[in-house]
Amino acid sequence: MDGVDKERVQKIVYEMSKGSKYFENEKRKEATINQKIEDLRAQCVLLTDEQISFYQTVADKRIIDLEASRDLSKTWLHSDMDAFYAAVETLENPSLKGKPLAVGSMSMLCTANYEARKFGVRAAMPGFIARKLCPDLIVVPPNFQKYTYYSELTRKVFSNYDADFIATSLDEAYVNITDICNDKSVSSEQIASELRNTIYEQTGLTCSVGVAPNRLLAKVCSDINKPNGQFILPNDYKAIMTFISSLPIRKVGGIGKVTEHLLRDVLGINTCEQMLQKSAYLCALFSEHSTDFFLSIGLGLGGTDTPQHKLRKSMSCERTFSATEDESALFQKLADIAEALSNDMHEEGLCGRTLTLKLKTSSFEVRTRATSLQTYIHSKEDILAHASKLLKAELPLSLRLMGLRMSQFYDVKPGRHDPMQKTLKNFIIKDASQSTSCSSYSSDQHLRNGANIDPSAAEESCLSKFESGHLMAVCEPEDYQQSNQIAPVKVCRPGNDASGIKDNADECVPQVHADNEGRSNPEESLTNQNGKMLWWIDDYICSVCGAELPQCFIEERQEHSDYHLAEMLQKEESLNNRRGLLQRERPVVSLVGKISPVGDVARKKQKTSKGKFIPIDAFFNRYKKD
DNA sequence: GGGTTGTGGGCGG
DNA sequence: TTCCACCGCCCACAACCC
Repeated sequence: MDGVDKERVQKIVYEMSKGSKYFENEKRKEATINQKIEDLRAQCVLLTDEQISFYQTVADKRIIDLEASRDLSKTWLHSDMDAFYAAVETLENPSLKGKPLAVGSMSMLCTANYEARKFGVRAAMPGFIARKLCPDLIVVPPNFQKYTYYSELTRKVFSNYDADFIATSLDEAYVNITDICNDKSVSSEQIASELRNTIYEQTGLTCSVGVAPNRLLAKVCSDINKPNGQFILPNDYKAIMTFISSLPIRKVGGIGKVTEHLLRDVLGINTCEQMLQKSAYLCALFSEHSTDFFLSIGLGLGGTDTPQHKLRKSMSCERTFSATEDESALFQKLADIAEALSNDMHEEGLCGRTLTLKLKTSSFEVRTRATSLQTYIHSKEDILAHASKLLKAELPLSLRLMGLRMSQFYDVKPGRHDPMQKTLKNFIIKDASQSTSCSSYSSDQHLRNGANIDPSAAEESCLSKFESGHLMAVCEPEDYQQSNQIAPVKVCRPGNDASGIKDNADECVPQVHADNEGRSNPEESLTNQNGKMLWWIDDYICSVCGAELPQCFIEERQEHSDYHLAEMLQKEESLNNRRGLLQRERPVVSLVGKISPVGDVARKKQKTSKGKFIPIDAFFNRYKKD
């Protein structure tokens, strides 16, 4: 920012930091990076002319391929709210207007308004240092409820321009304005102005906007005329290359402090254009993935298509506290973190099998210790039990932070198979050929004819249900499909009877429900462990646990339903196990499972196990043995 | 040799 | 007075296993 006395700021930050353990750790990290720079430089020196020529050929080919992927037909808009949290606080408390303001605490700031930034105060700066830089700084604690409210208002505006807009945080979003520009025959500049005005009208807050042919450039552009401004980069090759020619690499998302340092000090790269000039060296020194990223920056390429919704990969919770080596205190904190994580997982209906313990020692050294389990867990007790084992192995230790991360969730996404992970889909499709059958109508026919289940046929009959958002195979006799009648929903269970398929539909208790408007929705019916049905109250709230998931969250809903179903299956297995019924009373004929009336499940679920989950794998294997 | 797992670290917000 | 967060994603690399 203009007017910032950078030298003074640096001096104050240095004076307040030097000698601290944090500072010492920063120096240690810097030394590691410097060593890496030295190593890369040494590698460069060793490159022969032939090698450089070879890498140049590789790079040139890669550039041609990347260039061929260029798409100038799209127009993306990136919106970034100006000093969002601080602006919301000022909006709600006008007496703060014009005063230097930061949101956060004395230990860390989330953001600072533009008055505070003039003093060198910025986000991710400790409050006590900020106060030193700006003694009149007002620091207010964050209130995320408020920010979420205003964020929702902005998102309503974005959705008017692009129903599939991408929100990357509370205050940033990407909007594909290609269609609206075409439909209204207006320029992207007009759309940008209109969008900014609408956001101001709706929220009283200002935002900055960038428009470009791809998201990477749009984000760079939104930063150019901040605050309360906009910058339009036309969908024109020459304009893009001119823009890129002098653009510092640090302005590009994905290039952080370390990468900037590395590229500058090893290859003398400062601008995006120089990525292309040094392409042979990039190929020689970095991985294929990294090189592609660097070269695409040099070409001004970025994402142009709306990405598919991504499933969550992990969930974590961590807490910083005053450094301590008191073991009982550490285990108590670990229990608190385990509980918080368990609650979060429960809210999203997640079970995971890889648990990672993160530790930060009092000297700021970060360690992670992970364990992958045979079982999927989510309860506080289970998380804590495994986390405690990991922590015990590290003690004695003085810690200032602990965190827990859970990953490797159920994977029910079609086409993404983790061989270690038996998803319900895996089970029904793959295991059907061994001990169970899918109770679809077509499979019934196969079995009646005495034919083996062809896995591909099973897939055809069952998989389509998954692809369309179903959780479990759904009985849809042709009669129902053709007559628009409501099909009874039957839930497949692994072979629970030797008698084969029950083809009498009456024995399958129809699991049809009607919502509060009388509409039936068999597709989303499901029983839970208590025999209750799962459906979406008001097409929004899970009838089992009350979780709120709007209709558009198709995959989240599927995952959520899967969670309840898995819980049901596992608990039932646990119950059956205790009753000792499995081996003795349920001989299973190979290949033949049968439709399991859900009512039957419901009756059995009158007593549910409150114990630990049995691994879903164990559940399936048990039946396979038979 | 290729896949999985564990570990460390970069990045963005 | 206060003394550098939290979260989620990604990637690289090494060790290990089949």
